[in-house]
Amino acid sequence: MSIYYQIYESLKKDLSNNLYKPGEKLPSENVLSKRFGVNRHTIRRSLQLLKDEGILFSKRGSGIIVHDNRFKYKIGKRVRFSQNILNENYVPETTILRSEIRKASKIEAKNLEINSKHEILLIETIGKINNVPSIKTKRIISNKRFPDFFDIFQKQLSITKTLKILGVNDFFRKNTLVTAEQADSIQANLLHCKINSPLLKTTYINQDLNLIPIEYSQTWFVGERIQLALEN
Amino acid sequence: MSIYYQIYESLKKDLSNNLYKPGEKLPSENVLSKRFGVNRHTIRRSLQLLKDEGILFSKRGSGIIVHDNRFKYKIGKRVRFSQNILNENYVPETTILRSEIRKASKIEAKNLEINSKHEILLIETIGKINNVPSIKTKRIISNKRFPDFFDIFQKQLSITKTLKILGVNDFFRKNTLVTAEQADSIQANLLHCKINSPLLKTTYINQDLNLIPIEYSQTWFVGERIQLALEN
DNA sequence: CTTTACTATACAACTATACAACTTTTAATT
DNA sequence: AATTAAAAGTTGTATAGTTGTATAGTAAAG
Repeated sequence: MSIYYQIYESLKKDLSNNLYKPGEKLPSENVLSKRFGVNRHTIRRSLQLLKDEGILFSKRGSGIIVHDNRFKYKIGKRVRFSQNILNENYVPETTILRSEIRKASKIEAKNLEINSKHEILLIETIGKINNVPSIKTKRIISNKRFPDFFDIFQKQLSITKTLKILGVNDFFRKNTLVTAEQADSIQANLLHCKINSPLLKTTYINQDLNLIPIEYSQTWFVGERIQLALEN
Repeated sequence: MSIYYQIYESLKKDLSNNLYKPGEKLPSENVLSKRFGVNRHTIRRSLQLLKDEGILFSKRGSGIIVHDNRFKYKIGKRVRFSQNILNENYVPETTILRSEIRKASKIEAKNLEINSKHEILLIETIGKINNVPSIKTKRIISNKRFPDFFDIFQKQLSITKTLKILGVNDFFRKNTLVTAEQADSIQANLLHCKINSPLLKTTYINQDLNLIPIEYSQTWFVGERIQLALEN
């Protein structure tokens, strides 16, 4: 087998072992050619294969960069799961894990600005991108304000559509908090990632045009596949 | 007598007369074929005989290189690459293939007697004798104990000198293990030998006067050109 | 008739070298 | 501290030269 192909395989192995991480630079062509004991053009040929596969791309004068295939999930004033994904020509899907109606906790009541005696609706969903589960969301919604929410959501599988039916034509983020967590075994299983894989966790409130909170929610994103793009 | 054999004898005579010196290139096949007034394939046949004898080695795209016969590499209590070669009136040279800082593997930590959480410095080098690459070494050194090792080594290109600068005036072998391996295509290219050529592999630990391990390393020698001389 | 030695030609794979275009780093200057 | 200029380093491109390999053909020897 030709040398350039073997080097290609060697580099591909390093890439899959995460020796070179998405967004980072590879060693320069000169360094690589010395490492493998071949001419620079031979290295270039190996690299070309990886560029053709979309794994690498190069910038003249700068270097060779590992392509970041992570989905860019936009977080701005209006965050819409399905629309976010459709905009990038991917296929979204939402499945419901569970729902529950119970009394609000103190924090939930505070964030939804409701009385803590009131009941809330809890919905947990998994969001899939091109059939790969990558997003888990836990929503808290006032059951007093939206008693039919779950019935409608179950059919629509969309927060935006459900709220529209309930007369809320627009809503937007009051705030968003981003933290990092490690996946436990249950989450890892749900999100098709490894145990201890880093997860991005967002905690946020969506409110309507009258600034009244609609939902107090938390969303976990698989860090290996999704990056959050914050907008202003 | 056939033409190719006469050319072979003529070339062999030139080689023994040191007309072409170890590490240097022969004239290209095209030049030789014109010189002898024969087709290139005839020259190739003559050269093949010399390659089979291990006297010549060819590198596609580069040329045909003169090799030397077996070098006696001494392995005793103190093994010093450059000194070993200088003692036999040959010219040593060291080039760096790559370096890497990462966490120690279990075996590395055990052999260096360090905590497996500590970071190690990995250095891969090629050792040349009279300009012929014949020795490849992979070293593992505690990055915690010698944080500046690579910077110094990069300039000195000598373990002995680097350690002296770092305050280690002497070091010696704790043990040496010798095994045999076959060259894969990448190693073959680096070491100017054929694929599947036998390599002598030594695995060893160098320690300081206080018996504390300094490096846990492995060295590959091209079996066709180097023989190990064990001393006590 | 088959084998061997040699020629002829063509192309693929790899090296060597040089320079252009561009970016990043370094140093000097203000 | 900020700006600017020079230097060094990176990828892109072009050209020529080298060995490896495949195919086809010719001539001589057994």
